[in-house]
Amino acid sequence: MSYMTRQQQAVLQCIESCPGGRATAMELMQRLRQSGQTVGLSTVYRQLERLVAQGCVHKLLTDDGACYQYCDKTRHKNCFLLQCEGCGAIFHVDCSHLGELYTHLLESHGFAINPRRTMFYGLCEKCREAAQ
Amino acid sequence: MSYMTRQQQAVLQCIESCPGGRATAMELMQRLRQSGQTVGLSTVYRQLERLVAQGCVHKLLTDDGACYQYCDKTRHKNCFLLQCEGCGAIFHVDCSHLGELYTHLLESHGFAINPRRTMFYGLCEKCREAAQ
DNA sequence: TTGCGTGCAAAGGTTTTGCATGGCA
DNA sequence: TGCCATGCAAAACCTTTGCACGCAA
Repeated sequence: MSYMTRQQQAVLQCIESCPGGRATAMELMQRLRQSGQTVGLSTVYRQLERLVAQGCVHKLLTDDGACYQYCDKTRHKNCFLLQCEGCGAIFHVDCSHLGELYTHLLESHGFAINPRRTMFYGLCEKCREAAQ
Repeated sequence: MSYMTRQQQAVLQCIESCPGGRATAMELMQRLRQSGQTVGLSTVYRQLERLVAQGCVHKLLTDDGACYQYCDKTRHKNCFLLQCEGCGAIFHVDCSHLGELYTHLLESHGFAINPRRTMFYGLCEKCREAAQ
C-alpha cells in the first residue's frame, strides 16, 4: 500500500465507520463535514477512485447511483458479497462452493472470473421472514 | 405477457438486433431513428422499464450508465450472465453448479438469491489468450 | 369521449473537469 | 521551488418528469 494522504485516510475511516461499512460519495462528504473537516465532493470522488483501485473499497453500482463498500483486504481476500434487496444490508461470505464454481467455469466454459466483482442479490433471512 | 404497443415491440426487436443483444438507451434511440422511426428517448426509457419488469430484458449497471441486454425468456429461464471485462461480450450460461451454490447459500447462510440479477465478471477465453 | 402512450423540453441528480490555491518535500 | 493534492464552481452526463398532443377503444 502506497502513501496515503490525510484525506484519503479520512475517507477510508469514514466508510468503515458507516453503517454496514458502506456509503455514497455524498453521504461521506456530509459525514466528514459534520465531524469538522472541510472536504470537497470532488476530493471524495478522487479518493474513492484510488481506494477502489487499491482494493480497500468495493464500488457497488445501484439504480440510485454508486455506493462504496469498505473491504478489509486482510480478512476478505477471497470472499464475495451478498446484498439484500430488502434491507440493503451487505454480507461478506467466504465459501468454498464459489471457488468450485469458478474452477468449473474456467475449465468447462473458458471463463476466468474476477472474484473482486462477484456480487449476489437476494433476500436475507430476516427479510424473508418479514415477507411471510 | 400483456399487450405490447408498436414502440414496445420496436424497442425489443431493436435490442435483439444489436451486437450481443445489448445496447444503451441512447444507442437504441439512434438505431430506431436511423431505421426511420420517430421515437423519443423518454419513450425508450419507459419501454425499457416495462421490458425489464416483464423479464424480456436485463438491466446491466456499468460505470458508464445502464445498458440493456436482450433475454429470451423461453431459452434462458434459469441462466446467469457472464460479462467479459476485456471485450464487453455477454455470455449466457446455464449451469447446474450455480443451482447448487444457491441451495447451499439458502441452507447454510439463510440467503435466498435472486437469480435474475446474478452476473459474473471476468475474462473470456479469447481475451485471456490475447492478454498472454 | 376517455384513457393511455408518445415526443419534446425542462428538470433532477450524480459524477467529472478546470482552475487557482495551498501544503509538503 | 516544484509537484501534487485540494476545494469550489461549472460543466457534462444520464435519467426522470411535466405536459400537451394524438391515436385507439
